[in-house]
Amino acid sequence: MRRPRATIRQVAEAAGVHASTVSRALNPETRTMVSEEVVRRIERVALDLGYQPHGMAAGLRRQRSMAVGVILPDITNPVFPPILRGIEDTLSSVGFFSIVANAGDDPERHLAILDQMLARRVDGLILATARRRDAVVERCLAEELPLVTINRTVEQPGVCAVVNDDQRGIRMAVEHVVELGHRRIGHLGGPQELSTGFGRAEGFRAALRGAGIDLEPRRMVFADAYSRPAGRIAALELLGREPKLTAIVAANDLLALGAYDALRERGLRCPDNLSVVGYNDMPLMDLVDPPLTTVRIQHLVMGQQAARLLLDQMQGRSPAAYDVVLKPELVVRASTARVAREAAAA
Amino acid sequence: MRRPRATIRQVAEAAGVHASTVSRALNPETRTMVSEEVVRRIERVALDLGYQPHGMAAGLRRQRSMAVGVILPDITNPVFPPILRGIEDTLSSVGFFSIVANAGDDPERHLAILDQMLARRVDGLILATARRRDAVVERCLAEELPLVTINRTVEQPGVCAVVNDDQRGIRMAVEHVVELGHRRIGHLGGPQELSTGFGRAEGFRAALRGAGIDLEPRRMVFADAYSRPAGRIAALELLGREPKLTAIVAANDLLALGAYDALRERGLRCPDNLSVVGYNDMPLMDLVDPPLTTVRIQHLVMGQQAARLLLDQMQGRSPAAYDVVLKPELVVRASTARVAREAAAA
DNA sequence: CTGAAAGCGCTTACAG
DNA sequence: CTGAAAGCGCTTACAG
Repeated sequence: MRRPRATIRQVAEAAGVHASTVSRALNPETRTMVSEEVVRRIERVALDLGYQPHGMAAGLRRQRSMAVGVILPDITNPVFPPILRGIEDTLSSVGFFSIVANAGDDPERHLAILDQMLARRVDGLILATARRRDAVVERCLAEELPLVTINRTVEQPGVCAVVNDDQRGIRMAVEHVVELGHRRIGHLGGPQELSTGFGRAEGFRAALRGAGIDLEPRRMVFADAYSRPAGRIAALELLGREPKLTAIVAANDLLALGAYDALRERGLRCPDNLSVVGYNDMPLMDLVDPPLTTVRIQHLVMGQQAARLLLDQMQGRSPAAYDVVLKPELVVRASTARVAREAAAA
Repeated sequence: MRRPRATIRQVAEAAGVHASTVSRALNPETRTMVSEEVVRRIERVALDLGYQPHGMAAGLRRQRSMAVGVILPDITNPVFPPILRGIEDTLSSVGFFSIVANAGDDPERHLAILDQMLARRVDGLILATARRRDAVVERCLAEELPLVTINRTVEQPGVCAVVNDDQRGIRMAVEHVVELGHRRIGHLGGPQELSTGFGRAEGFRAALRGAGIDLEPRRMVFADAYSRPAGRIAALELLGREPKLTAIVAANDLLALGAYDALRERGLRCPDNLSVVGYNDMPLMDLVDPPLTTVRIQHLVMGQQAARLLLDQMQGRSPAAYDVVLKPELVVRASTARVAREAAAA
């Protein structure tokens, strides 16, 4: 049916050499082994014939697939597309490709997906789903599969990660509302099994301390998931517990949007009655109503760095495990405002 | 370094049979060739050893890679994640995986990417970047590579597509604003090289005719790209030409968001001064300010159907090319309102 | 019903 | 510097 592509043997015949010579001539690492003149001849023939090496055949022989697995909760969550873009861009520039799986939140399924990835003989894995203790991570470590976690950190030692400086990010958020006069500040936290949820909650506590504000545990509520519905439910809980809150620092934009929903239901207005700050600065956050004040993280760069880190590992270039920690940036928009005088006095 | 996975030979030895028998026993299509008892024995051994067939080795032998290429403009555009999700879900359920490329808008680059896909020996291609006349499509046809276009249609005959009924969708949008009393309605159109931009403009003309409104060509403006900045520029042009417009039907949500930007710049308010309707109902369109009235298309289903269509073709199950046409749905939110009395009279 | 052989398209020790 | 051979892990005519 389909016109087959030229093989290395055809190139060899056309150039009057053996296939192994073609292989050497076309591989930058072995090119020096063959005489310049022959290299030139082979290159010309290869071009004429439109020869493209068959990556999978090469992979079979070399025992590397040139594939890396990317496991994420759900590509439909707007945080991930730019991350994925960064990954794909840097991977494809060096001949690797990625196989992405939408794994959801169920740890059982994560393992099943890891199995599929292993069956495909991926050369490495980028994990955006890691929990603080994670079975997938354990298996990868046992199998000695190169691994980097993204936006997540893991308790097991020896795992590379690219993350944000969440302590700093949350501190910027808290300091921002404190400067606006807020003192009764709540935290709409993320799932505590996730390093981000955990770390941001820690950051919140530390930031309050830094601002000289007493920590009221009932002002911290944790959502089950980083989703808008989970954010709504948790925000409702928070408002129920602490009606006098004047500001909410959310662990994530989606949670902040859920808080918007909750406020609307309660007949409250943001920022008039309550200031809200998000985390991530996903696409379109400048266009929601009100435009969300949030902490911007560098999604694209995260993806690029994760791919770099993984490539280093796969090529044995990384003697010791290390993390890349990215710096966040506060983006002030219209969801935060100076605290109302009566609220401040109350 | 890495513990290698079990091979078919190891399974064969452990089961006391030849590798070819293992191969037959484990493949549903050839299983009947081997005695039930042997099948059972082999299956047990395979399970014990954690045997997973090496897909690429099998692919090499069978001359199919089990990979399909997906070329899209940019995964970062919120329309694509759900589409991609639909594709991946249905592909992975039958053992295929996808290689996605962010190709941007440059047709030159599209061809380069096609080359990479061919070098990887993809078994088929899903194209979300197709123009009405498209060089990539032509090459695929010439190479007899199975192909389906998504959300795009192509002039060349014999190409499967999954698209929306854009005529109907735009008609619903126009009828909606007409019912609200609008008569001076503009079209913020998409690029005319794209079938969607072209078809939606056609739909707009037809819908006006259907509503008995004269077509004023200066009320139609076409953006260079489906992007928010391009939408802003085109909307500014439209407002400049026709200051008395009371409604804008955009060819796409991103263009509608660009129109929001333009209105803000001109000191106009939506929907008070001007109603706006979008197209696509991307994620978060219920949260922008004002919540966007738009035409919902079934992104996830589009992806699923595209994958189905492609699988049919790759398995030679599709005698004649056919299109899948999805039905859109109008979602009324707050960006459209009854026309102001003085505007209607003017 | 099962086995032995050949081969998919490469790469890489091993000779020379 | 180049060639001949073996082999990566499979599948599939070909025998029996």
